[in-house]
Amino acid sequence: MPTGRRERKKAATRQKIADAALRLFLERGYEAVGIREVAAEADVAVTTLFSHFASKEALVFEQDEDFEHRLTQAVTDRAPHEPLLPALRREIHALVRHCTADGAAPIWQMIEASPALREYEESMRLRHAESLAAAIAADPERSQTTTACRTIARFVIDAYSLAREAADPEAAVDEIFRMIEAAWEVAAPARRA
Amino acid sequence: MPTGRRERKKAATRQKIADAALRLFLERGYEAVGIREVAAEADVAVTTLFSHFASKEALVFEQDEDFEHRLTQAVTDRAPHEPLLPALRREIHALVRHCTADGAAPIWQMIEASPALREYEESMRLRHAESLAAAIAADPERSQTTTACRTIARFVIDAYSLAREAADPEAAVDEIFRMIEAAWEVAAPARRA
DNA sequence: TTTTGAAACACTAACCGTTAGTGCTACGGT
DNA sequence: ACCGTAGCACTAACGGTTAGTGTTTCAAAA
Repeated sequence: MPTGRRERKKAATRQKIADAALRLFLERGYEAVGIREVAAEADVAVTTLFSHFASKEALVFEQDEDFEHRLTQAVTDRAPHEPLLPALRREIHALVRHCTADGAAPIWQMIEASPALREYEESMRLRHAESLAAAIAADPERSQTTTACRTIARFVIDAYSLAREAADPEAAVDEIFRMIEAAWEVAAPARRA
Repeated sequence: MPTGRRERKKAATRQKIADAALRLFLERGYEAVGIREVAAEADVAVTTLFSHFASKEALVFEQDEDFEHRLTQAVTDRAPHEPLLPALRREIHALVRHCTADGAAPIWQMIEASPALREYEESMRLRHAESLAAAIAADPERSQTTTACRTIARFVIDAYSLAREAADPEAAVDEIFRMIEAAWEVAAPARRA
């Protein structure tokens, strides 16, 4: 039921903070900008900033949850009887394309320049892999062990991470997914002749 | 030829710090112990502590470099003409067994209880995967692309990470390596009929 | 409508990991 | 015996983060 003014105000404040942060970070570099400056720029108190974002790094990965939802939805919302991996491959393709688009370049450049941000992204990926593993394990067509599901989920996240750094990201996705398909066949003794 | 007293003293100081840290961390919990306490317990200055360890988390993963060397050596020092993956599987088996041994249980329990330590370990694994990828890429018997080498390296590190958390770690290593072998076959079009 | 309670927001002050900046001391190589 | 380096120490600070406390704002129960 909550569609009140309060929620809208809260979302607006959150967005105002994220926008201010990204602007300052891109202007002067992530490490060179302090939390107190971001808060001042967004015209909120430091504690307010931290009630919207768990850490300084979280300011950069603001739409982290979208990423997670898209991955699990690629599994749960795919057409009936469509095999798992092609659906995931399509989604990873889209995500990689999105990240390597021209507009996003400065942001990813900033991330790769900061060890703190790289580390944070790594631990995000762990969470995403766990969510994906849960979605795969809940799939009705599966015939895999828990370990196999978690393994495939990790491999898929690895594909995203590795492809982004490759010279030809799109080709890398395909190359890695060929390997993942082979691994999946071995783990899935059923279905297909 | 550095075998002098200075080196011995330095190593001793380092060990003294690591021991003091581990003792305090296990006694009272990682987060509950401050750097200043560790330094006091080891009877060194805080700056000295940080000249031996890059961060608080590094105190816990003291022998991180051993791990890395063992992995790359498993690739470079294997018997001539021995296939790559069985050698790696053997090494991962040994490492997992080492981590799940009874004596190490409290340490890993502490690590899993601390988000900071988990995050640190994740970024360590990235480094290890890169080293391993370099070793694999340098292998004379290879016929793989750079992407394939990096991919397999990640998968191997994933195997270590996933197996440790599985109910039956040793069986999990075998299960995951069956999947990795399949992925490797696809990536290696040469050798074998 | 009025009351009520939760939640957003603010401010101060601190905690904690980490890093200059500086200098002393001890050791290995020449 | 001397010199240069590197280990070690101390003080002070910086920057992210949180506790404590209080105020305003709004949604829903009464």
